[in-house]
Amino acid sequence: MNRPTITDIARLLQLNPSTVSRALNNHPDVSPETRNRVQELAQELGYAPNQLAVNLRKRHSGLIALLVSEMNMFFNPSVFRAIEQEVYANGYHLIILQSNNTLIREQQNVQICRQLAVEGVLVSLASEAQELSHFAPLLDQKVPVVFFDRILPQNHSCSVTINDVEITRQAIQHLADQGHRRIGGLFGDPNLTITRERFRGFKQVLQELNIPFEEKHIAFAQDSEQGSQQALKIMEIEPAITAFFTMSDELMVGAVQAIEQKRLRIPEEIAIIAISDGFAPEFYNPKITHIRHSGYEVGAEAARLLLGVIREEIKDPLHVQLECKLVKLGSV
Amino acid sequence: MNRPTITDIARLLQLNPSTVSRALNNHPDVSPETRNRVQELAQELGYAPNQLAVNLRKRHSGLIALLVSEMNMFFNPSVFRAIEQEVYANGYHLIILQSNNTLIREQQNVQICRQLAVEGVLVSLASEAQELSHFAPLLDQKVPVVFFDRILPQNHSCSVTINDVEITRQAIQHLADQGHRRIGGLFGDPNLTITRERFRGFKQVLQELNIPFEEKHIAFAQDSEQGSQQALKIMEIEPAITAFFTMSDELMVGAVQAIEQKRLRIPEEIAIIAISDGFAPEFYNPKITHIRHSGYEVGAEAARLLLGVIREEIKDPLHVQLECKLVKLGSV
DNA sequence: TGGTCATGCGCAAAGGTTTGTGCAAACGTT
DNA sequence: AACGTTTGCACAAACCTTTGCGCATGACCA
Repeated sequence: MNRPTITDIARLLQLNPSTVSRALNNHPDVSPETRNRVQELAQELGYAPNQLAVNLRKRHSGLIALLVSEMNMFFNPSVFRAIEQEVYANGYHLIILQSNNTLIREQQNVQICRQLAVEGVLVSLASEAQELSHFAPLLDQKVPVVFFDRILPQNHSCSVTINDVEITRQAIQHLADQGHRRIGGLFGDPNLTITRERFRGFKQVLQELNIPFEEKHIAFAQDSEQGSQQALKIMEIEPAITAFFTMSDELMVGAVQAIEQKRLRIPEEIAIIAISDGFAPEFYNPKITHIRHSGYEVGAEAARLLLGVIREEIKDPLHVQLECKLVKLGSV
Repeated sequence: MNRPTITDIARLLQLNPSTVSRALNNHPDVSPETRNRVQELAQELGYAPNQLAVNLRKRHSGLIALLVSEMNMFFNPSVFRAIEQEVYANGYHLIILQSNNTLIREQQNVQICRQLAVEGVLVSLASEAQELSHFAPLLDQKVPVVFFDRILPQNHSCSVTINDVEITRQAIQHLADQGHRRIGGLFGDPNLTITRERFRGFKQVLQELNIPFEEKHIAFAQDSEQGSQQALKIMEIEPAITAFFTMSDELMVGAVQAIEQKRLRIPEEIAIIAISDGFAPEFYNPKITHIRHSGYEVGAEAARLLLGVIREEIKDPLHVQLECKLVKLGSV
């Protein structure tokens, strides 16, 4: 048998579909008695509203889109978990669109959001995206957009990031406090604001600490493998660095690999500090000292902001920067 | 201005909406001339069909749901990547529902799938799910369902798994080939079929190799932390084991942590082999020998099966078992 | 008793698209 | 010239639900 509709129930109870609708939605215009009859029969028939019709009528889809560069094992899973939970708890559903870091896919995904009439969009930008004009179709339609993690500075929507300069400062400060003055730095995709900010923080705090900035001690890498190779090169340079700063878990993994390959002991022969959401550092022995930024918090906050904008509780673009804290473990 | 509808275009061109619809869909019943006029105006107005109305009319949603226990950093990301890509390439969109390993959430998620009129469902079961009756609402409506990874044996839908017994055999065989006879085993949630199968394979191959099975050398753990503790306990036992088998990345991480804590060298003092999708083993030095199962392949195959069922190219329940291969690295 | 008001429900439109059917005009055949 | 076929479009129904409005009915009050 096909799924029962509101009309079926109406026919069976000799009622008008509108009354059934109101009964099911607990509208006061329907008597308690009728309401019960309707709801009981609905229960019995296993009635579930046809969401497609509801959506059309109500002109919304109940969908929130998550535009993300691609799934990776480090930052994203906890961000996802948070977003899905927050979104779910508020009766929306999450649809995922990957850009694979290409602008063209990101543009397509924006169009898809428009077609699906999503009610809000969470965006972590593709690295190819150097400006935001391709989001215009959404913004024109007043579709709320919140950027998080991988953002661009010039944006008039809400955003959630971490205080990149500040956490980098904390990391380098901690290394300096332990007496390190020759510090290697591993950074990610230089197209990303997040990379540029952390790099800026790195240079800035070195200057503040009167530590000379050495171009040759820093490198940019796209993944663990590249990070490892770059780390090896940096460690060749004499006088040797005594510590590494890595701006992500991925690069931390690469650096540790390089360090182990050179059979250096952590932290006696070389220290390492990372920016991390705290999971990967647990893998190692000693565990890796890091500045803890919670992917979960970023995701949750981004979702909360978006829901706020959707509900029109938030009118103006808010730029939230989450604070992070130093987690001292054994690697410094 | 509001988004233009098909009716707007019809009015502007003095046509009937039906003709406009057919023109846009390249229906042969409309003359090339009219078709061009319509398509040009549509282009000019930036017309995009109201997907909500299309969905209602066509009685489909273009959505495929992914029901998953929860996002974690190991297996899931690559599975996700694969599924999203496959689904996207076929014009569907992916909506994600987490169960947090609870049966109640899984039941709710099934209802949501039904309400949203999703056209297919990919399921990796919650550990609480010991039978599949809560999927009846979907199966009754003939909604295609494909189970993958975390499945139950008794199911009449398609499924994608890896050959658990066989890969465990390969792992243990490899350890035995290197002379190991006291082998510790770390297994996951004993509620999961995947765990039971791998455990069964473990015992079976020990028997075949005439190695006595020692209850005290195996343990079950829910996460890395527990895995680490269990590994420590197992290593206390005399005569000491000479090798570890771990059925997942997560447990491998725990085991290595325990090994490093005891300052044992890999592989000289203790060997370790894991079932893994090959990413986490790269973190370590030496890299961890493992049986490579591709999360990406599992996801891609599951998505392909589902699409096949949706297109009615696949009629009967197919149970695909992916093969895996031994990747010899430095830990055995 | 006539008027006001609240209650409970039905009617019909609306949301935008797709599609079966019908119909007129144009064309071709005998 | 009469008939059949094709072409190109219009009409209206259908998908299912929600909602503004209107209309009875009965209660209440003056």
